[in-house]
Amino acid sequence: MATPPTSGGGWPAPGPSAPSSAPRKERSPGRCGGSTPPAGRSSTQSRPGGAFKRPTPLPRGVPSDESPAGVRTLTAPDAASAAALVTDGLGADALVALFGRCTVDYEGRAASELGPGDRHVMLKPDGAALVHTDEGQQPVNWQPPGCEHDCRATEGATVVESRRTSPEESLVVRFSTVAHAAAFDVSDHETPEVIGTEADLKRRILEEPSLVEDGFTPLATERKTPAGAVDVYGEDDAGRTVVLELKRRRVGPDAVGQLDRYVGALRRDLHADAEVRGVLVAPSVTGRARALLAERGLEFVPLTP
Amino acid sequence: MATPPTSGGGWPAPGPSAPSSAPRKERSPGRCGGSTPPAGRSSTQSRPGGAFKRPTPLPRGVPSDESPAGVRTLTAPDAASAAALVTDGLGADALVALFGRCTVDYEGRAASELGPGDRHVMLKPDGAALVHTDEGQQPVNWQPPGCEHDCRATEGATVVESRRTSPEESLVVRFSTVAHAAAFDVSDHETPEVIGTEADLKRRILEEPSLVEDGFTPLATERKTPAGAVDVYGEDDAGRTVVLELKRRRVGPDAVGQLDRYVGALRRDLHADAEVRGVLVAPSVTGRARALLAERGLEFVPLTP
DNA sequence: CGTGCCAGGTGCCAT
DNA sequence: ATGGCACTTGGCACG
Repeated sequence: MATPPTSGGGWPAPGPSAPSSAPRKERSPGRCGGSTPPAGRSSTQSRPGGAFKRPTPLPRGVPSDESPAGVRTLTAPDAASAAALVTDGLGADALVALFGRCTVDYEGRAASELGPGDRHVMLKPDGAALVHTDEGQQPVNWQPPGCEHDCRATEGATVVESRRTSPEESLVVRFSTVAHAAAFDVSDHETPEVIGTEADLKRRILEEPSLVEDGFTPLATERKTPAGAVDVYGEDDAGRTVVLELKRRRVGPDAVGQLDRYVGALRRDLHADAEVRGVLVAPSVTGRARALLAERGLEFVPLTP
Repeated sequence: MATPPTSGGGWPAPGPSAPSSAPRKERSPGRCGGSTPPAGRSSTQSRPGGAFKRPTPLPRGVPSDESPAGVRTLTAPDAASAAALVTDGLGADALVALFGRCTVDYEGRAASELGPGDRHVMLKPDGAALVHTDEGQQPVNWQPPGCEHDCRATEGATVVESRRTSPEESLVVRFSTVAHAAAFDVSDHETPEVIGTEADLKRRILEEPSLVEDGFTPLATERKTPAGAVDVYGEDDAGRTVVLELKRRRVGPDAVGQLDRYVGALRRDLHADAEVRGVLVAPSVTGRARALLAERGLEFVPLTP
């Protein structure tokens, strides 16, 4: 076997060859720098200023087409080289990707086996592991954040193991061949702003209660009941208690059940003479849900976030 | 800018430079299997036979360290080269991965924006798109299978767009810098066999009904009611109707609501003199669920898949 | 295609 | 840690 070609200069070892990555939760403790760069995004690929993850800076003498922006790559490596790249990458808090022919074994809350096939494996520095095939949005196997990744070469195979406790779970990926391995130095401090959630719907209703009904007055959100917290709690123009259950999309019977539990709990908790109305607020309801609403004497108001 | 280095031999063009990937759905069309498996589950599921995806075989003459197992790679490419690799890869039904600094915009069922950061983007030949950061099991942004991917170089940026209809949704990833791009020729015809599902629990109960209760006799599975299909339907040694709702793990109030709806529907549908018992079968229940069970006169049997 | 429901659901936040 | 619930939930099976 020829020495596998390697591109990229690689990072300095974070320690004396850290045996593996420890699960990190803390995220850039003192992240001061403006998370929204106002202007002047760097057009070149050199990262400006501080590399946070990397304990020491990249050897800058290396031309940028060999070690650009913290990427290390191996093509068709032997098992030992692949394992070394993975271990080094994880030790440096890089995001590691492997592609090749492998088998996958999982044991934990359930158990599963997966025969040989070409898959893409991603190992994250926070302990998450993902095994993707060419199909589907969901990984065919995975491990949640908080695991410890370990990679070693065993009898010509590159073996990745991600393990966690409580619950005890283990994922083992055995590569007979690694076609490609890469370690990416990631920095991402942005969180996406999502529009159109249930929280947005709630906000809209609180700003303009008449959207639900003329004369409706919200009194509290997340009001506690023995059956759980009510989305919006208020009263109508006749002084009757009104419970709103909000959904951002078309709902089925489960949401009606939820609302019904809250209404029942409040009817028991409030004075016997208190009338309690339950109102489901959502874009639309299914047939079965509508029937259930009628059966339980509940109401529906169509509203879209 | 120097010509970006490329490793790997590349595939034969699937056509005259296919403009982009068309969403493929077909996957093992005749996936049948009865809803009430009396016995004899298929133990193996390895798909025999041919490579479906690739129209023509790989050029096998290429040395394995340059074009190993269908991998094409670019490190620090300019926008045009990156876009070309992505387009070619998708056209050849490859799994494409991009890593670099990008922004992400989504609009569809909801909407979201994500500022600049280093992310890993995966484009699958079935139309799925995934944007991963260094944290979390879940992608920070995504698009389900069935989309059409499109990649082009615009003003020095590499722009990926994944679009679908019904519902109309679009995901746009704008790379200011692509640190690494790769196209993987995937072949995977295995489906993992998972142990410990609700189906396993059902099988166990049908084989040994006394696990639920001495004298219990299953009569049907998935029996239809106006409120939905009941997991297991049967009768006890006194001839009373028994409805089982099965859960593979500890359950909350939602499962009790489900069972309660089935029991209510059957009480209305059967002769007025018919007694109907509802039994929740699961490893355990939460406190609120237990209270709800008592309130509705339902029962619980602890059982683990 | 909509309806209903399971999932190794995951993630977030409360107690 | 457990609990209750939202999620661009995804995925499958069925009418």
